[in-house]
Amino acid sequence: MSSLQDVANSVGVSVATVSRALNDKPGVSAETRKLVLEAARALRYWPDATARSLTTSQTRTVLFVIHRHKFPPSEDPFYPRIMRGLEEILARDNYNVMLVTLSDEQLAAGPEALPVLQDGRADGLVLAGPDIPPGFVLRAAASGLSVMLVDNAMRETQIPAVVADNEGGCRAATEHLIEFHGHRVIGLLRGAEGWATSEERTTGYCSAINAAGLTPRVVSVSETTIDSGFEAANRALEAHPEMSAIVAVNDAMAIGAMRAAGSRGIRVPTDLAVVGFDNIAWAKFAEPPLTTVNVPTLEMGRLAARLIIDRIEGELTAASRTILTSDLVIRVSCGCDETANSLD
Amino acid sequence: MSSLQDVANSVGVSVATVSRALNDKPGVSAETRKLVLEAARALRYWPDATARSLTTSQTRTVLFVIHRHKFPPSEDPFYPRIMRGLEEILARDNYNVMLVTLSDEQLAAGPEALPVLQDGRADGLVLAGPDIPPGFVLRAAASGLSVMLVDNAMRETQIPAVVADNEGGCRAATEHLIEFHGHRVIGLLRGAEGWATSEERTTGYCSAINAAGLTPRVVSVSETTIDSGFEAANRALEAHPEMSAIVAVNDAMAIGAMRAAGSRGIRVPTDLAVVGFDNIAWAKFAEPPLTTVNVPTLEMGRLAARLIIDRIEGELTAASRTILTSDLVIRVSCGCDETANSLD
DNA sequence: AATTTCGCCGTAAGCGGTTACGAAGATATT
DNA sequence: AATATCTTCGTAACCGCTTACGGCGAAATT
Repeated sequence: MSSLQDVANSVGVSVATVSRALNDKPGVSAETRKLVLEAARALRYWPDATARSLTTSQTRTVLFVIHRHKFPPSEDPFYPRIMRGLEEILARDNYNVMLVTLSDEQLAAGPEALPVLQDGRADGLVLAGPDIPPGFVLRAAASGLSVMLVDNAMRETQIPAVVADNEGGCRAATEHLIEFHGHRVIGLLRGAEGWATSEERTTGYCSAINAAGLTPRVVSVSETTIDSGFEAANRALEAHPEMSAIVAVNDAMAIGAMRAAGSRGIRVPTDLAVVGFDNIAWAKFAEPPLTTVNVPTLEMGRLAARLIIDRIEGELTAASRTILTSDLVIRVSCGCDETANSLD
Repeated sequence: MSSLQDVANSVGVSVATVSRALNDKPGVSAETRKLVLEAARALRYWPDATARSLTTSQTRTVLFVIHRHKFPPSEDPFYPRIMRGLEEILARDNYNVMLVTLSDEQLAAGPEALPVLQDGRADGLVLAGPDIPPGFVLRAAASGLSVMLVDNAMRETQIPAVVADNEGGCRAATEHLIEFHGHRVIGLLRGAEGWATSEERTTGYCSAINAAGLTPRVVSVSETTIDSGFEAANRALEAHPEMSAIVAVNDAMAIGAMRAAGSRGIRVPTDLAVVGFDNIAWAKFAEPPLTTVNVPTLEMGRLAARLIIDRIEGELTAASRTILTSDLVIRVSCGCDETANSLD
């Protein structure tokens, strides 16, 4: 409503003085500073973000960019949680976050075709999820904006990223099955090749299996849904009837695997242990509650926020890849002695 | 990168002409318009959003405002889906959406204390969820921004809103139990008084019960979680052992009710029918799959987008309350003859 | 007492657009 | 042929803020 000019008039000084006083810049006496502060408060003055941006050429907003189909309609609030963590920390430093969801065509066309990435609306970009094409990332980074990757490795590049420890998490889960429960034939249900997350989790599984001197039993499917988990588990159990445990690269597939076991009269966890990955919200409500690897989504968002702020403000220029540890959440489905009807 | 001036220099005309040409304003010949367009494309010119906002005093961004604890950490992507629908439509019209999550204290303090609502960063506000205090809404609307409510009725005011048909949905669910399945003793598990959504759903339940000449059996609890559904169902089943069906005001409570039934040796749906509300993502993965009332979250967001654009652009000034129909999603838990192991 | 120093503050330019106004040339009117 | 009208375009003001620069009076220095 009221502008710098109004405050200046009210106090009887120039706009320059008011600006200095409000921004704690030197060159204004303690007395006039007090008067300005009072007048600003009395007039309910708020500096106009647009005008300020125009002169300072920084907008204090960052874009949260994600594939359109990966935002909620993926049935799970994985990315929304990341965004929430992001917003939480950004807000502390008076930054704002915009949601930008992109279609396949837009991702293919690249950042140059997107007004919102070109019109100076933002200081930085947080690119979330493995669906962002490498070319998109590179060209976005070349455009002058600060960029950060979340849940997207791009190992070969210099773009800073924060990811979950997919390899370590899956290794830990597999080791738990081997060392704590003594399983010897453990299957892995994995997704399509080329999906980095799936690759990394597979690596973790294999490293645990090999370290124990066991044989990897891997079934690949093109998707990672409940249905494909159902199918993959059926294939695995038919090929290796002696299989006593299954690791799935995500919770949806793990739930599908448990359904498959049920339909074959195989009891979980008595006859078959199952562990998933992601700790999606309804993993703990599954029948039986699913042992899984937790991915600290909120923390990923928070960390990304800190890192991109540092980059925007030029305090951090070195590239970095931050790996957050993913820890095992032990529930009934892997054979631990909790009751299937527990409520937590 | 390049500015209006650069394009003007390149063509040999003034910035005014370039601006006119680019914005399809009259007063520029077809020939120069073509030259300008070519130069702009060659120079990769994009109008600076900040500078444009400063003169036009419209930012083409709307704020999606929500209680911090209601964004994903509520275990379910209800609001993220609304936001996604919102973004989808806004993006079509070159609007952007910012996420603003607010703490209890911020909601209590009101919009005046929030820089992001005061510094001219946005043209409009979409206030989502029933946790926004009426005073906050009113003062926000008085501040000159266009505001829209989503999933928040505020019947008594003139603020436009889009909500789900809570009453009709719950009435339909109850009627289904009465008319299709012939239940005569039907309990309702509801949340705390004062929560409008819960009230409306209760009203729908009562109207169906009364129309059929039955007696309402209502149990209130302060929260609407799985745990409180567990507790409420136990109370209901103890008070009325002859109860053959339960309606819960949301899916979490319905799942809790099914757990309670299980723990008392009551089989669902054979001995007890259960229906929920919201159609949260894992309702269909519950044991047994839960009959529930679907809330069209994506559509709510899309509609809110259309309406707030119209208001921002002054094409729509009348207040309105849009009620989206919530339709019944019939699954096993209410006694229909589908197999508990179906995968869809 | 004249000069330097310094703190405080105003003037004005500039950020990158939009747009009212007026000028000039081309075309139409009488 | 002189005037009126229209089209096309440039000049300049403005949006609200930040900041380099310079001015001025008071305090410090000689």
